[in-house]
Amino acid sequence: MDSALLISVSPTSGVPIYRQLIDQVRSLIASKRLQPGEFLPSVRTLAQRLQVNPMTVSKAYSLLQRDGLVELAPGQGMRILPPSPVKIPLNQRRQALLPLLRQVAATAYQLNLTQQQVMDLLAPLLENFDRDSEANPG
Amino acid sequence: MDSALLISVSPTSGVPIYRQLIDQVRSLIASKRLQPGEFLPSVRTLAQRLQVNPMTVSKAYSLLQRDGLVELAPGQGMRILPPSPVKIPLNQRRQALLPLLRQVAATAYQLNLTQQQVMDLLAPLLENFDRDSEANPG
DNA sequence: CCATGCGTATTAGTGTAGCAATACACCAGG
DNA sequence: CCTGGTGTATTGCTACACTAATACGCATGG
Repeated sequence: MDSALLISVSPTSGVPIYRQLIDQVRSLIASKRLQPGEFLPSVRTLAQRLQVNPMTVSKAYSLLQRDGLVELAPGQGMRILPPSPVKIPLNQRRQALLPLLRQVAATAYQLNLTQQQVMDLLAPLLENFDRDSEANPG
Repeated sequence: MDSALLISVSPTSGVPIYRQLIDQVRSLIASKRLQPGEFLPSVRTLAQRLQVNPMTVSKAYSLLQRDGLVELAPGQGMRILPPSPVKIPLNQRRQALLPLLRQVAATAYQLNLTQQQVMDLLAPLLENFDRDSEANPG
């Protein structure tokens, strides 16, 4: 499959290109549309397809590598890694998510969305993961 | 009450000061610790207390005003506004929240947090609002 | 009126984020 | 070896984010 086709950028969005790339790859991985072992499109391929500078793509890839989402397979490209075993205590992981959730709460309040509406919106996005339980999807 | 005491900044956090201020005020309003009709601490007061430049505080206040969270009461200060009547259709409001929720999902996945864990974390943050059950479709 | 409190327009300085052009190091496969 | 594929270190440039110092307009209330 050509994962390059799953990625797009909007140069006018205000969000830096390299960050758009990162966010999309992260999201693709979280939603399992990119699976461990697969390769990201090559820097040059993606750069040409999106009409951006290769170094911009490279920057995005490097940061994904730094964050442990992909590894560099020399001469081959960037390979998706399986989710890390997570050595961090649960509480600390929760803390890490909290600022983002606060932002969600403030924004939801401003948009006058009810708790239920937010939950209903978030649930499908979280649906696929829960990899601890071997139970499974539909 | 002195709402200035509820606000703090970390100059070393990497997050711009004016943005820290905005986020905190938004959060304080969403959690009802700052209520409509109350005043934000004056620009100079807050600036001195936090040891930052008054213009930095003013910038934060102006943006909050632009976003309709506070209004300027000339000669008195910045007054907290009640949540706007929301003229935007429900679906559009949902769309506005979606990118943020995607980010939550990707991060949660990376942290290996289960759907339930995320929900449990988010629920208390959303708890207070649901201010009126306008059984009103978009 | 004047004193004192509001917020801010203006201007300017500093840093750096973001992107790009180049050349380079490395590896797989023939 | 060579060829064509990988990612990237280096350098430089530009735009803008961020903060700050100053002076100003305006409202309140004695």
